[in-house]
Amino acid sequence: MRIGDLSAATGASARSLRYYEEQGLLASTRSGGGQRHYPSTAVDRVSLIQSLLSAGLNSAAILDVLPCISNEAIRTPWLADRLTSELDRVNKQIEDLHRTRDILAGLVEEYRVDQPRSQETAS
Amino acid sequence: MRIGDLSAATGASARSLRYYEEQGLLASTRSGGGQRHYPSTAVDRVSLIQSLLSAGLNSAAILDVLPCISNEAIRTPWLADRLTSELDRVNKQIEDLHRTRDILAGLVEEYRVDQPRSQETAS
DNA sequence: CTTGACCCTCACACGGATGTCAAGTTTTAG
DNA sequence: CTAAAACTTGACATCCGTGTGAGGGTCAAG
Repeated sequence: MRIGDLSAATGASARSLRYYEEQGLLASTRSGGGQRHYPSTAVDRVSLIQSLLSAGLNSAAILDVLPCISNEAIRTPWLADRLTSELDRVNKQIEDLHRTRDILAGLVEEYRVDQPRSQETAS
Repeated sequence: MRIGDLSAATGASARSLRYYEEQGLLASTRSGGGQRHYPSTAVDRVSLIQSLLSAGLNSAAILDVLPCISNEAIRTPWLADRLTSELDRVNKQIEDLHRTRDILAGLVEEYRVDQPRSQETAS
């Protein structure tokens, strides 16, 4: 598939896909004219990148972590520590987010008591 | 308390506190010489701002939402929708983060099987 | 009054993923 | 063959909370 197809399949802009490649996160082969071609597995790869990005890992961190998915050989103890520390970070982030959610939920609830126009936006 | 005290109490830099004020999120009175003074309630206020910021609300969104905490009068139906939509966003973010955490946790686990040097970094 | 800690207001810089524009090339449909 | 659609590289712009530095003012203690 070409970059437009991958973009459509993942929701990532072509710009972002080129950026991922530039950062070493995503590989592509080139056609004779220089256009990128991706295997269908690239869709999952991009999804994974997007997940990690939205979890607050930057591209360098992802680069550290991603290879261990595809390449068992490079699993160093250092990498385990890296993974664990990222995991801790994400866990903490989830905790924080839970607290914030409770704040917001409390406000919504409090509001609904005053003006009962239920919208049923259940969690 | 002065800005240095509030900074120490909240962990937010003085720069950030001034920024919050500039964005209308945080009020202060000024001494004769122009220095900021805060009531002790400002500590909670700043904590709240920090929570919302880290939940991905930008200062404009917080400005929309924060007043309803201190001022009951301005609770419009529009505000309820705003709150609900931010809540939905945060909930979705939590979901995504859970998935990402599982990915990372899976990697850590997978790794530990191969190289059993337990570090006991429990979640 | 003097000194040192603290504070003031600009104003510029950054990080990092993404948007966007320009000028040129490749691919595909007709 | 030709025109349109899709792609290429390169460069600059944007967002936005925060860092940082300059140049100067304030405040409390000695």
